[in-house]
Amino acid sequence: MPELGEVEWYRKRWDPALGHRVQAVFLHPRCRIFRGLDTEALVNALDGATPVASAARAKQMLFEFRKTRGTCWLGIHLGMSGKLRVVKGKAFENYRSAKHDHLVLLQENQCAVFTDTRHFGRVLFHQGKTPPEWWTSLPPDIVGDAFTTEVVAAFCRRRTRSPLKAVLLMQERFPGIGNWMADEILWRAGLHPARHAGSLSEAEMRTLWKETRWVAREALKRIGTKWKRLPDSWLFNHRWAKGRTCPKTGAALVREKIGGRTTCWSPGCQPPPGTFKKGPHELVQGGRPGHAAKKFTYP
DNA sequence: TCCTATGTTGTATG
DNA sequence: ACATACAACATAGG
Repeated sequence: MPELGEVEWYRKRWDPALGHRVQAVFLHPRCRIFRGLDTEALVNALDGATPVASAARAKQMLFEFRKTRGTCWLGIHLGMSGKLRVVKGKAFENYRSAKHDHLVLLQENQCAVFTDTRHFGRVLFHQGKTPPEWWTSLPPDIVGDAFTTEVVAAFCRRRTRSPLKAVLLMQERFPGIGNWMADEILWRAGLHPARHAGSLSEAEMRTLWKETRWVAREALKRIGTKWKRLPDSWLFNHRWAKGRTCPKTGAALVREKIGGRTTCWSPGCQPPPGTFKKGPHELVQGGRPGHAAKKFTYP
């Protein structure tokens, strides 16, 4: 589930672990989530250390650990099915490692657990006084000042032949955006996910930027802080539903693979490439506005 | 049994 | 070289 807001929410789930010394570390060293890292060094560094701070950016989390002898940094990416939780109770006596609990930090009266059924998640690790390069080199946050409409426009001009859906999923420019957020953004922007980035007008690029920023901010607010159910006015609550209909038009939503991912879009709101919007539910194919050719209406 | 899944990456292709 | 497409990864659930 984890995209921008969910990652922030999962980060906070480890808050109860902050300030408490790690008494032991348990992990599944052969699990794919540890690919490319020295799990023995990880255990040695975390054992006896205290998590003192955490942060989330994009889909990445960072936990800072302190020991009398030095600082280390634990990075966690949740992949597709990763979750963090703290299990209260008398340490390991009350806690039996579940099948996919791949990293367990044992503390005095609780365990901090990273679980991931599909193993697409990833653990990163770094020792040193300053945060690691993989953290500091993350692209500018969507909700920050550096994410301007010019940044989005420049990127669209670069990825001219990529469908918008694929463009929004490019983490190098849209850090933290995932499948549902991309669909939500395009739906709100009134842009068809198969439109090529290079086909956007200045106004459309600005709209794309605006809606990207809005959805990211709202997701952080509504999911990152409390994980409240999103309003039914969002596409989110309808996109997987059976007999799904657009909350704006009431018309049936379309699901198809675009940009390599299952995509949900609304025919009445998002004119396909080569069409333009005429009325609320009516699209005209071909040509430019004013040069209408064939006319058809979606269900 | 077959299909799906809120992600990333390595490799093939244009 | 550069951009884009897609299979592969591993598991569970409908």
